[in-house]
Amino acid sequence: MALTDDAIAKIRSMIQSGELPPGTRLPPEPQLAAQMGLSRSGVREAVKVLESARVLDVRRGDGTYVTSLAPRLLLQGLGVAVELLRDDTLLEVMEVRRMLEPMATGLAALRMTDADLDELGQILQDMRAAAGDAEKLIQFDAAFHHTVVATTGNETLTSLLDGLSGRTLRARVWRGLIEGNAAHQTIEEHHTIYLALRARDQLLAQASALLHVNTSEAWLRTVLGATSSDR
Amino acid sequence: MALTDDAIAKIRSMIQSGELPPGTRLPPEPQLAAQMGLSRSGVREAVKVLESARVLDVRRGDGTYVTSLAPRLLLQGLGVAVELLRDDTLLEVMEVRRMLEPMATGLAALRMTDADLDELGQILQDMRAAAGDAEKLIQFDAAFHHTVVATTGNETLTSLLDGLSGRTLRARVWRGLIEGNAAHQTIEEHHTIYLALRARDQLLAQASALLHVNTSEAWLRTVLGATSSDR
DNA sequence: CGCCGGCAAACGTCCGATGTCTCTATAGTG
DNA sequence: CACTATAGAGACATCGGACGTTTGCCGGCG
Repeated sequence: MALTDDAIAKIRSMIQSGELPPGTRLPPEPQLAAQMGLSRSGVREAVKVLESARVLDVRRGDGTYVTSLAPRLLLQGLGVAVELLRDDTLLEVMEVRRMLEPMATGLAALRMTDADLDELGQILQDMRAAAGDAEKLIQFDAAFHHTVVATTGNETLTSLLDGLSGRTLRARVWRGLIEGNAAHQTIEEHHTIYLALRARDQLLAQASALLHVNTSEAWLRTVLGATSSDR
Repeated sequence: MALTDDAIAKIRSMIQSGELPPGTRLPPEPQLAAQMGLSRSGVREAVKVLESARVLDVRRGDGTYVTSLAPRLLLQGLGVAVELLRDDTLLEVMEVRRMLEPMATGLAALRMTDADLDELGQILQDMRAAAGDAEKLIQFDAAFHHTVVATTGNETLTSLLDGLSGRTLRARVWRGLIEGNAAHQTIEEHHTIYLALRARDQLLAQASALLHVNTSEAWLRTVLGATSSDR
């Protein structure tokens, strides 16, 4: 189990050391294989792993390149990881969001531009119009929070929170919200956050975001409780 | 580029759907290949990717099994991702830690047991004894923060913060601290956090953790500034 | 009852061949 | 001269088979 993993480590360390800066093209697979002392098969496995981590970008017929290594890419894996977490750990994820999202929203209140606010207002309007359509609600909900956090200008923070709010997790919460006739109330929570942001009120934005996450957590608890008692 | 990626998606979705619960043994590679309609090579690449994500556990001579899917495993990849981030995004990571770590430390103040406090005290003592030895300081520093956050009982939170405080990042900060003769002061910051935790004072713990992260960030800025002006 | 050796199963690695896609340079055309 | 179509080379995608190594298990032996 050493050869392929060694290759992974070697390539990774070459990138980390700056020997292979973003955008660099790697040698062809056969040459890379010779260079690292293993067969082409092993190299392919190593490259595939790094490709799945968005560290390498393999272009068929062309070559293999080092990606930009932007946080948006490297932290993308967090999302798929969260999707695989078991139900009983989803509450842990919620607890993290409970800490992070209010802080991020508060920070956004300080950094948000008028254009950002207009975009948010539009999303809010879309959300209201989509009431009843679970699929769209989930989509606009994701867009709303993503937009808010993105205005902090911190791509790492944005990617992290995006990953923590995985699609499945979000879908479950909304399922609970809709079945519990709480969708309308939740949409209004977004409005409250919007108002706080528009007022550039950091503390208010923070508080309203916390309330919102808390609502989500409560409904997630309901959904999880219901499914576990189904057995 | 479809076959292997399809296989990855298939296996992942089988796990997510509960069809392959933690601990399950997958069919042998040749059989899995037939089942998914591709060669053994492709299956191996897919399995390797999921193994690197700590989703599968491949035991040579035995078989391939689904891991426990614990957050500690699945979120491990965050660490290697952070290690690959470019210098200019490390400040973004610090900003996230600035939000998350104080909250986590504050929470720890509420949940910490006497045994946890004793362990922390021991680490603090070790840290003081190691003054001057950068390697040990880094190690005890990591142990200190890990222990604090671990007492929250939130494994997801712990894994996340562990990943965000990658070894390389920590090493750089301590390099700055030592060269700037600020190591002693930083050790005392740990003591301050410890006292707040011992007093079960959430707000004080939160504040002292924020100060501490801020110090780290300042020294990271120094280190980054120095290296970039080296050119 | 416990230890030990051998067998079978499964993963690790390698090799060679063929398919398919991209990019590029080149020849041809208007 | 500029543009376009095309052929070729280069590179990844996939396959099939072979052989080595490790592990787990089971039966035999002391």
